[in-house]
Amino acid sequence: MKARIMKAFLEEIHEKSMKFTMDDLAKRLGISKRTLYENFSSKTEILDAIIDSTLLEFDEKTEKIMIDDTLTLVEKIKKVITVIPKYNDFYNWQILDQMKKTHPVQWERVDAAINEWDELRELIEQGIQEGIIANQNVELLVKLITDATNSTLDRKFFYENSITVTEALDSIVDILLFGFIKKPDDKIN
Amino acid sequence: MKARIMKAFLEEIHEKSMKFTMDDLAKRLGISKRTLYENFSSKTEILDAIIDSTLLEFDEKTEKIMIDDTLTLVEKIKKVITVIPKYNDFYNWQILDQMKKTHPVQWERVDAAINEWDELRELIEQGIQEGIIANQNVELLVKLITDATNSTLDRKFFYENSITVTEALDSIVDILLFGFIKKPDDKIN
DNA sequence: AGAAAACTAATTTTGTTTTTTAAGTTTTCA
DNA sequence: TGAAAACTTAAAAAACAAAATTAGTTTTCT
Repeated sequence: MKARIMKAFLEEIHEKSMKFTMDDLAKRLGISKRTLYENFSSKTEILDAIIDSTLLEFDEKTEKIMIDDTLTLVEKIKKVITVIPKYNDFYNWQILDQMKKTHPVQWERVDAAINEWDELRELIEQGIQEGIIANQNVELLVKLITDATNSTLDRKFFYENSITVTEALDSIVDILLFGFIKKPDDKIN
Repeated sequence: MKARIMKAFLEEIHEKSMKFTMDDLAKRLGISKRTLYENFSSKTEILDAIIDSTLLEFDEKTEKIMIDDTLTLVEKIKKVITVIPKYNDFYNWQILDQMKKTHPVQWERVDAAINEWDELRELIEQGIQEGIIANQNVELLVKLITDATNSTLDRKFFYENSITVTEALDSIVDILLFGFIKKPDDKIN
């Protein structure tokens, strides 16, 4: 039931962007508010549960990549950058902007998660030590990758250009890793 | 005199971020408000003049690169991305955010200039035709470059990490063009 | 002629009251 | 037992008024 509620919550967000009432939510679910409040004691609690769920999923997927010995460092970097959490509709500027005002505490959690990326920094530092990454400023490189990745939060652009987030991320990571200028000796991979 | 006023205007912005009075400005210049208003008929007019000046400079520098036949396409792309206008302190999120509220008309001009980049798109399209750029989505590539470039508007980051905007832009353009992963056969250029 | 100061009119800010909205609770009824 | 509707209350939004700021003008004085 909790999962059903969270799913409906996201559907409401998707349609009405954070501006929906608990009555709307109950109606969508075909349950009474009483039942709703038996599962979650507040609107904020549902939001927290959704954030927990997506961040946990993100961390788990990332961790799985980090400890996978069959992957090369470059493959790890590639995969870590392209991890997309399940409730991915949730992460876009319009909603985040609204959340900043209406639920600053949970916004801060999301914002921190989006902008701190320790595993990525770790991989980058390892890459520099191994000599496969030119010794640029680590902070700058991590910022560049983070910003480039977060540009997928601009859903308007992707909608207008009919690109999926997954496609875009794959392109972006490819450009960041190998550049958009072809070398004569580049191989197709 | 007009130039002196514009310079002082930028100094005020730099110190007090858009929240300064015309009295402040006159005092800084050591002139009377009367003289000030003999040169510019309003505060907004000064702001417009500054924006005109920086955008014109940007366009001129870009145009010069575009028509320079001694440059290769890759060199042109590199140079066009790293064009920085003179009054470059002016372009940072904090100020732009404030301008959005206090001078929405001029903010819109700046915002448009920052996000539309026809010359870059032109060069990219040429690059694809010449086969030196893998045929990614042009819109996406332009957006990626634009966003990466605009990340230098986050002056807080650069201040905290003691990087100059010029250095950062050089690094960023290098990564975008050739990637941050070293190839064994990479040459130093 | 131009700096300095005084002025005024408009805009912005601040504080207050009223109204509306919506979260969370309780009651009704099938 | 749980949906539906009615209720309460807190918080947000809207409306309004008062106060403070400040853009732009005029006057004074050197």
